Amino acid sequence: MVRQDPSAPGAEGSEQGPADGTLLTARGVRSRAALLEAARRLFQSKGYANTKIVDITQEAGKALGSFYTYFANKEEVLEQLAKDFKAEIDRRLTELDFVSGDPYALVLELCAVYWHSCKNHQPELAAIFQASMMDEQFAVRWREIRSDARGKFAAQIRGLDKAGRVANPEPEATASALGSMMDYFCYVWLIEGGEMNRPSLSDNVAIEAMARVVYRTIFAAAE
Amino acid sequence: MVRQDPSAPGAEGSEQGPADGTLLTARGVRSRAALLEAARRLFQSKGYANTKIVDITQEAGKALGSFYTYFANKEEVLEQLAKDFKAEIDRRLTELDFVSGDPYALVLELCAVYWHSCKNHQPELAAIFQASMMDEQFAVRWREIRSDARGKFAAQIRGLDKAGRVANPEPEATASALGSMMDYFCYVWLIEGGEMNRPSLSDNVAIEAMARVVYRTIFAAAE
Amino acid sequence: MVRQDPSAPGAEGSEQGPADGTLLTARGVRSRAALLEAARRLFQSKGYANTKIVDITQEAGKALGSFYTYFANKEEVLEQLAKDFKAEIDRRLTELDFVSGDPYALVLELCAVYWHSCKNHQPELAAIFQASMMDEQFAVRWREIRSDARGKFAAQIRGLDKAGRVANPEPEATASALGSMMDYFCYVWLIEGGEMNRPSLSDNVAIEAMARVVYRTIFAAAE
Amino acid sequence: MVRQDPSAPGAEGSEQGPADGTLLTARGVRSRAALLEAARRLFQSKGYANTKIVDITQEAGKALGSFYTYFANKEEVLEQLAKDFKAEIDRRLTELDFVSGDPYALVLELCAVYWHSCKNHQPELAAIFQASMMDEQFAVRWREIRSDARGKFAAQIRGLDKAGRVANPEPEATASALGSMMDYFCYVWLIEGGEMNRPSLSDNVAIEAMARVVYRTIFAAAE
DNA sequence: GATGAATGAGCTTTCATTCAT
DNA sequence: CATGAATGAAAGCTCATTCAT
Repeated sequence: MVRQDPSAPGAEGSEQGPADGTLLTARGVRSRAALLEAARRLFQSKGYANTKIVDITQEAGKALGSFYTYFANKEEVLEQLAKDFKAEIDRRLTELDFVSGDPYALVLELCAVYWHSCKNHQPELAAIFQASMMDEQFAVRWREIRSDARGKFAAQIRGLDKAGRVANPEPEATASALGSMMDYFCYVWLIEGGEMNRPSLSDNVAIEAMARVVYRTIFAAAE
Repeated sequence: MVRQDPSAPGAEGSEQGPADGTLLTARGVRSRAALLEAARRLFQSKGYANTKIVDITQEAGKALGSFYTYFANKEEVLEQLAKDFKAEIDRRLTELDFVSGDPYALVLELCAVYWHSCKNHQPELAAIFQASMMDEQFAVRWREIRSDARGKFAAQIRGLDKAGRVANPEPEATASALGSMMDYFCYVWLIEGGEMNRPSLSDNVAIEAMARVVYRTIFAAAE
Repeated sequence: MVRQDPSAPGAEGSEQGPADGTLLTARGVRSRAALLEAARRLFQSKGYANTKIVDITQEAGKALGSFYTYFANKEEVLEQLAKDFKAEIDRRLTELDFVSGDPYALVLELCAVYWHSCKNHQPELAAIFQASMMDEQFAVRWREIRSDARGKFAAQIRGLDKAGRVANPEPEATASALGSMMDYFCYVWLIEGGEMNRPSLSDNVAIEAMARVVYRTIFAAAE
Repeated sequence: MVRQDPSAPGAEGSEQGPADGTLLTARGVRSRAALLEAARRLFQSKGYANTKIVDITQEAGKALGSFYTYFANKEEVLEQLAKDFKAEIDRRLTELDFVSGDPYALVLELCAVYWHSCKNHQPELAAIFQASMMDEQFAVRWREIRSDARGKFAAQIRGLDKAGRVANPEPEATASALGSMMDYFCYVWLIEGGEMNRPSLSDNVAIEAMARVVYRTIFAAAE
């Protein structure tokens, strides 16, 4: 069985002030959160590149100028959202114990965590993907975000390799392949609307499809 | 061993005229090709979204207005390039015989074809990925392009499944996962500059990493 | 004697906001009016077609972009001005009582109203005429604007016809002829600069010339 | 009864060469005529301002460059067409004898000549009207063209005035009013598509409507 | 003469960012 | 803090005119 959707999304945990680091008033906190939420909604519905600053403020019911009270530009909004996204993935991955226990159950768990993290953060996923393709700065950041997960995969593979249970001459390349699969598979089904003639997938089917690929690649060869 | 890079890239095979379907003169053919080549170079170096029409004409050593002699807008340029890209992949995939012979050799061949097609068409790969994330029209087109490859994977899986050699309850989901892996893996290593601390991969390492994942997912489980 | 020029021209009565229907601030109202006034001046001096957006903003002492805060394009400006123009003519025509009283006095009054309305709205007259010749949309609108006046003429003629006082087998055609005369006569003398060797006409001479034609066509035949 | 449509339209009578005055070869004559005819068709269907040079050459089945073999620009095309138009009107008006005979028959004849001249030259009428509103140069030319007709009206009125048969204190103003009526009435019904709810008029109805206005204004008052 | 590609000035429109109220 | 008008740099696209073939 696949673990059910864990927790909430949200623009929580970001009560820093404007550019200068000033603390915000209660009203300011509310405005900032409204803008972040509006941006999330739009990043998902219209895409990051197609979202204008004025769209965000309109969606948030604020004046255009208010945007600049809290953010220097659109990039900063995404940076903030991405930070929260990364934090959630990191936290959840840490909770997993990769070595002990039934390997397939572990892989399934891992895929479930990733799938649900992405589902909780669809706007962030969409925006990061898009931004990483238009802006070198975000390409770097996105590489950083995913590098942790890649590292865990690689370490796991290396461990099994040393134990003589599976041949993977290039653990990092394989880890990158598996990570790419997970990243883009989630993007395709959660953001882009699926493949031709199949617009969506149930959570379980999606998670199991990913898990199957990961498990067989890493463990099944050993059997 | 992995087959070596087969053939040429290029903006060949597109001698249609301007929007109206007029035939081009020899001079026109040259100019059009120069613009396509310039666009390719820029799509790769600066990205699709960051490439302006004037950049293309400058890079091609033409006047701004000349662009519109051949294309209605930037989308049309990409459409043309994408068409050539898809044609190459399709042609090469058709040449492969999926069923007979050593399965791993076949998978390796398949991955090699895909990798080299992408390597020959890095600008197209970059531009299509980017455009598909900003423009619904291109998202659809890109889905169409990749659906062939997905279909072939799924059919293969279904065949083995019926033969009782492997359990894959959702062939399309698995096919999508493998396809996503290949698409994004190629993008990451050929366009984006690899993962952190590892900017590039040799052709063979890359192809074998993909092949390992595909082969183990589809065939190895049967052994 | 002919009634003297009644009231003011102007871009009054148009405090709607930008495209979306937002209400304007006091500053916004001022800017919008400045742009409308600038457009009026230029429509008259250089003509509608020859007036560029940047001319309007320059004339108004605004930045180019400010234009689009208030209007979607030049057509919208003219539409606004035309609306005011039509409103004035309509209002004044309504005040006239066509049936009772001395017929010639009435006709004179009518022509005076039309002449002065056009004189108060020279830029609108110029622009509408020009736009109606380049843009089907404005041709339709202009037809609508003048149809009221035509209808009044026709009704009047029909009334006299029934009373057996004048033979006008095609009241609408006659009304159209009289209306055409008034429209283009006003255009020629107020906008185009008159006929050869006679650049202008006093108000009274102009009004009486029109009135003579109308009166004799409709009423004089009956005597 | 109204005289029937007299003669042919056409771009005849314009065998001058290119700008420099060189004589044209037979082939050249044909090309030039084809371009003029194409321009006429387009001036009527799309309007003068909306007709591009390339439209003309395309419509004529010629290459873009060929246009400049025969004309310096679009204005020159219109000038040529206008010349032919004016020549026809002048010729026909000369044939009329204004003084002798039944006044109403004469006026009817006059209006018929004007109506049919315009009908034979709809493209020219459309283009001249439009051009006169965008281009001071054509405004002047158009004033010249119509001044002859105005002069004849005025002379006629003055003649009757001296004879004490009608009071027209400002013959030129009245002549201008009648001329304006005829010009714009023809434009409205032959080019613009009539008034609201009445897209067209039979020749006789149109001619009689004009004649009625002219006759009553000039002669009827005397009775 | 005929052809159609090449050119670039000219105009429109968008939108991030600033700033006075 | 909130507001929304003001700004102008960037693009995109059009089209008259030139010119090499």
